[in-house]
Amino acid sequence: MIRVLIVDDHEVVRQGLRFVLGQEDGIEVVGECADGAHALAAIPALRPDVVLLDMVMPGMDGLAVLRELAGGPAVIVLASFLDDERVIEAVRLGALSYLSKTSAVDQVVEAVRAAAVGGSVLEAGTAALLIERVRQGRRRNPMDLLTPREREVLAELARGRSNAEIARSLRLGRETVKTHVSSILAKLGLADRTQAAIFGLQQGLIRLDEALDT
Amino acid sequence: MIRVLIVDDHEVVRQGLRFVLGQEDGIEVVGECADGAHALAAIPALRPDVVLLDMVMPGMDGLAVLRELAGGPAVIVLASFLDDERVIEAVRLGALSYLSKTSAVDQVVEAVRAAAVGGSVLEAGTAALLIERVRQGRRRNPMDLLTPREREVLAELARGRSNAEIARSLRLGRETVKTHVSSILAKLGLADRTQAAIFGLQQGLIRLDEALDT
DNA sequence: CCGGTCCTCCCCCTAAAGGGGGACCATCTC
DNA sequence: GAGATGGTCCCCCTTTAGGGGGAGGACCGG
Repeated sequence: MIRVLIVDDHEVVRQGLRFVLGQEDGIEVVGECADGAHALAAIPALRPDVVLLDMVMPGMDGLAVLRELAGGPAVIVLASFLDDERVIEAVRLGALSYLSKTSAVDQVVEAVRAAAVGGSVLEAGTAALLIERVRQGRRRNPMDLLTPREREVLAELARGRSNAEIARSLRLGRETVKTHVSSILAKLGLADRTQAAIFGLQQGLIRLDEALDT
Repeated sequence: MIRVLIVDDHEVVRQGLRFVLGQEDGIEVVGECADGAHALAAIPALRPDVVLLDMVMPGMDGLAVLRELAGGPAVIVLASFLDDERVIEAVRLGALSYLSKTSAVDQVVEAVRAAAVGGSVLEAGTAALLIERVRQGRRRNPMDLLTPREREVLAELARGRSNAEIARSLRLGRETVKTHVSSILAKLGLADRTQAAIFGLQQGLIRLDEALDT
């Protein structure tokens, strides 16, 4: 029996997956969770072989869970759409398959069976994306150029904050913030903080709808 | 029997809804469609009493379908998240209920039964949003405060352009651009051009993925 | 015709932002 | 132990942004 855990904040989706997988021989849904934190807490007890993991969830999102799960059960990532950066990142973090929610149910079942033995199933779109990346070789994504601290500052920029506000928020001198901002602009080849903010939003450091808050 | 049509591009979601509704007495799922165009084509033949309609779909989206459906079957809108503007618009276009996909399945069933007799079911979050709107009366959305020219400038800001670039792009003196930027900030209550850029992106003046281009 | 709004441009002024250095101190690596 | 990297902060300097005025012309509706 392949033990499967479903992690998704949409109850309808959970029901759908449970229904579909429940009809398959050799697959048993051992639990479902509505968010990442609960999933991490439940995994030791449930001992799933395969985790079906939604990327976008309130609180702890899929990538964060994936990071914690390193070396644990096989993970299949579910997402509503093909988010270029996240696909790469998810695969890099050890996800075996990346399915969009528009996938046929057959593909979900197939992915689960494959994941149980360490295999991958990729849709055409996802595969094309990965191949593109590999073909471009180490054309690393620009974010890799930034240090962790710089990424934090960039996220603050993406919220629309000034240097002084960032300094307060990160407990820094404003000169330090200026230093970080300058190197961010230099490394990314951007002209000013506004472009940096847009870039940060494009990279998903901050969701567009949560920028400008507070 | 309440005849229900499911319209959603995610097969897993369709399966989930079909499964859940299929277990209910007096409810019959008469069909499912993966996009809006197919739904409109299928409705005359299927004669559903209630349409469960996803908001975000490739091609024709939920709002467009809703517009065409005016006066037809009762419509319940499904969305992955609470999109303030769309909730209002959907309700304005005649949607009876607006459910987020995180809703409990009970609520979906309840909404279907209510819709069949012309009733509404609103989640707490959605209800609060609508009440807020009504309470504020005609509290127009902030964009209405801007003149057409100012909206053009705001769009340029959202692309990440400097005053000098905007001046060239719109054939203006850079002093004029400064004037416009200043009144944009004043009218919208924003601190600087970066916040204005983010606001413009949030308002959809420019798609996030086309900002920074060129 | 007159008040209003919009668009355009100008001046002065202050406060940010950004570039270019340099410096100190950790940590990690070779 | 020398070197590299990352984080923190400081200086000086120029450019940009943004606030606060003013002002002329176009256009519109009373």
